[in-house]
Amino acid sequence: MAVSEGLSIGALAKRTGLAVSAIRYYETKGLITPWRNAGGQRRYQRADLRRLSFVMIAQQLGLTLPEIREVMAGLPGNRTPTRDDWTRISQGLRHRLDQKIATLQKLRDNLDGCIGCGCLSLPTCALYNPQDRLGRDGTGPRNVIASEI
Amino acid sequence: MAVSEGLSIGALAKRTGLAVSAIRYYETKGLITPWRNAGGQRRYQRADLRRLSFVMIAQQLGLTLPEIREVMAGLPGNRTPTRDDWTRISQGLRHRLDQKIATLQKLRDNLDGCIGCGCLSLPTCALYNPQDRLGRDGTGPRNVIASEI
DNA sequence: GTAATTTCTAAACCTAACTTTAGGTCAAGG
DNA sequence: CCTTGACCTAAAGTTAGGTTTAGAAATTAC
Repeated sequence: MAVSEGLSIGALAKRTGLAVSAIRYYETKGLITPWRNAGGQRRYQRADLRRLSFVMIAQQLGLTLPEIREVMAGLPGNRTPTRDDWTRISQGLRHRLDQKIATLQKLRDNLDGCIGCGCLSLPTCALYNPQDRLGRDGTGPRNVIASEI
Repeated sequence: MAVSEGLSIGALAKRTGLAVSAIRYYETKGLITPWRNAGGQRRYQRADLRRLSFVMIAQQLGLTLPEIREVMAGLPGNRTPTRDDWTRISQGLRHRLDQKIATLQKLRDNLDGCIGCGCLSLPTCALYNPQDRLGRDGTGPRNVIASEI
């Protein structure tokens, strides 16, 4: 099996630890685009190993498959991505990660004081806001509130 | 409407920001157990506001509903939980939160170096492991590996 | 007392991210 | 050549966490 023949889906699965069915599924989502051999079977480039790795990592960071697809759209289409290409698109992940950590740290700082207090009863408590909204500034009190519970 | 009559599901929904359907759903999962009035409608204690608040916060921390149920099983069943009760069970959340932050920080520390390197091709890279497994020790290298990609 | 809300149950539907199944084809080894 | 394992497609099933729908009963408001 010459390099030019590419990797089979089973080989890719073994190397990445993903299930064959998952790799096919990612294809339907536009995350990876193999070509077909004469018999109609999928064949993959070695660079696709890295694409799948990136997908797995991005998923751990909480990105959805459409989001991952968008991020990977920043890779060159006409040539194999270089290390610099990957580093470049991973900057976005790094940023997301920083934000996520900041959010959780804020949550931790609030947790002890908040759990027992009256603000737990109101949707205005900072702890209630979905993670996306936690970082934003808004008018009105977010954290300290409490009334008749 | 005297206090002894309890809160209707709609009132609870308004106070927590949850949908009525969600509150009923939580009941099927054992997270909250109202009583019924003469007409068969659900009635809730004021303390249930806090239960639901706790559910919402725990969800933001990534706990599943069964997990949340288990955590809340640490509350007293025979009396209204006190502030200390809530503080006590929130310690578990705090621990989870600390672990989650540590995991993400580790992920961040690895990200820049890892994205471009060969280890991205192998399932042994630390970045591949699901969050739950990231903290554990295991035999064999987790982080530094790289071969023929 | 009547109308408008709210609530009730049960069952169906929804999304994300996959897996499983069924029935058939392709490729590799002996 | 023949068998075995890998692969193919399409469709249905799975889990979590809910929402929606439908038709009926309870409650509230006037």
